[in-house]
Amino acid sequence: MTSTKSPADRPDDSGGVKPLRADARRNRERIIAVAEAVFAEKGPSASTEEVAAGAGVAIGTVFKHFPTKQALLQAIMKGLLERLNEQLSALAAGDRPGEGLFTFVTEMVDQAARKRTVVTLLAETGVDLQVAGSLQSLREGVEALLDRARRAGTVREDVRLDEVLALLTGLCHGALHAGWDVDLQRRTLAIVFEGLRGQPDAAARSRGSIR
Amino acid sequence: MTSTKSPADRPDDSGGVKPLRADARRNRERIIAVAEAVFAEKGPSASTEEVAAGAGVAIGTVFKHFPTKQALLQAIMKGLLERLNEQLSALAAGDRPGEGLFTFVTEMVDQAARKRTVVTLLAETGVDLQVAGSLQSLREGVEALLDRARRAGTVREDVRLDEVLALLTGLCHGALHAGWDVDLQRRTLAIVFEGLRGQPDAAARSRGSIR
DNA sequence: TATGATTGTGAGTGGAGACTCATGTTGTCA
DNA sequence: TGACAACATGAGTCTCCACTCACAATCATA
Repeated sequence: MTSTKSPADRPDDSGGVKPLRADARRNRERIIAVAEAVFAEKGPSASTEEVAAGAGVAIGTVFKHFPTKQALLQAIMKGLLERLNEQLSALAAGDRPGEGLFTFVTEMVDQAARKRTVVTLLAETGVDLQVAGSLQSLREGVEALLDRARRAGTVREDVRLDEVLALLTGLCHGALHAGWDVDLQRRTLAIVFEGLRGQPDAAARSRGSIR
Repeated sequence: MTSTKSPADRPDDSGGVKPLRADARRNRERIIAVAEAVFAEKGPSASTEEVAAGAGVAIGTVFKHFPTKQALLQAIMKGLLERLNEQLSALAAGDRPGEGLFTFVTEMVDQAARKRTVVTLLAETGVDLQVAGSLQSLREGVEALLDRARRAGTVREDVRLDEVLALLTGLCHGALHAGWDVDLQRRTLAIVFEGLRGQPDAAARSRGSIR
């Protein structure tokens, strides 16, 4: 807790590190943008050289900005998670809160079917502290949507958060690996949503009906 | 169970190729067994050397039996698919046909959570002609179970085969990558099964006059 | 503009892993 | 039991890829 309070200690608002030179900043952004596209298409096994080539820089430049391939992947994850969190907030504040959860799941599965990154995000890449915070936010965002959905009666009251997250990850993985088309996505999700909704008369199905 | 008359007349019992020398047959079986365990634990990225070491043979021996790592993987897939198909037949012939589909899905998801091979089988490894036949059988087996389940009223009538297969792959992937424990598996599957069932008043209860 | 610090460059290094092949070993059958 | 084909061996080749570093280019500041 022994921290100085001098304003000179916080040179910037971007997180506590030195400001980048103009060209460096430009390259960094270019690399992230290209990497996002490349990894989205080919998955995390795509080579760093391909990213460098796409960004029009030498491979050394990529490693100057991101000391490790893993670091690059996590930078992308972070951006992706932030965007997802914004989406969640918007849905939570929307005018149809009961449907927000379904909308979000639908959207994520659709993205997963097209971008490997989304799925990677949820499982394959190691999660370190950089990403952990955003992931926690995502969890909380889904929880908020779930709460609203339960309160609105769109989702059964006994559905738990970890079940929803499990379904979300499973559906995303399935959509990606098996290459579901939009129609199949829609129909499959409809079944799952039906399960989440349960019958209109919620009281009847409280417990005991499993198996 | 078609028995041949002369042992000398059957050059092989494995599908139409040359008979193996005793030691070769022994090694081949050993390799498959070890590979199954290794790939189940570490996924298809485990090295061929590890398999060789586990089987107590040199790496050249592995490549003598399976010219390619891919070939080895597919040999395993084939065995796995055959076992799954047997399981399907048993369930289809069982005394609770309506529940057979649910039992099968539950079983597969449980295996997926413990063995990477099952999931690989469904997506990651390339499928060639060797495996394609068994995969088709699997598909048909699930279809048979689905038919029975629909007829028994355990599954809604408008549920299609590709939807069930999509759910199956998604759940398996999810269970593997996110490492669901048995409890979470059960609860998550319960939601999906609920979705497959639809409203209970629609069909089952062994009462007539279903709308 | 001059100067130094920051950044970019890309051939090079090291390691991992699939696959080969010349040589040694073993099962099988006459 | 001898002889040979079938089989096993494992060091070596080849390719790919993450990551490094000595040096060159470029930006920011006086």
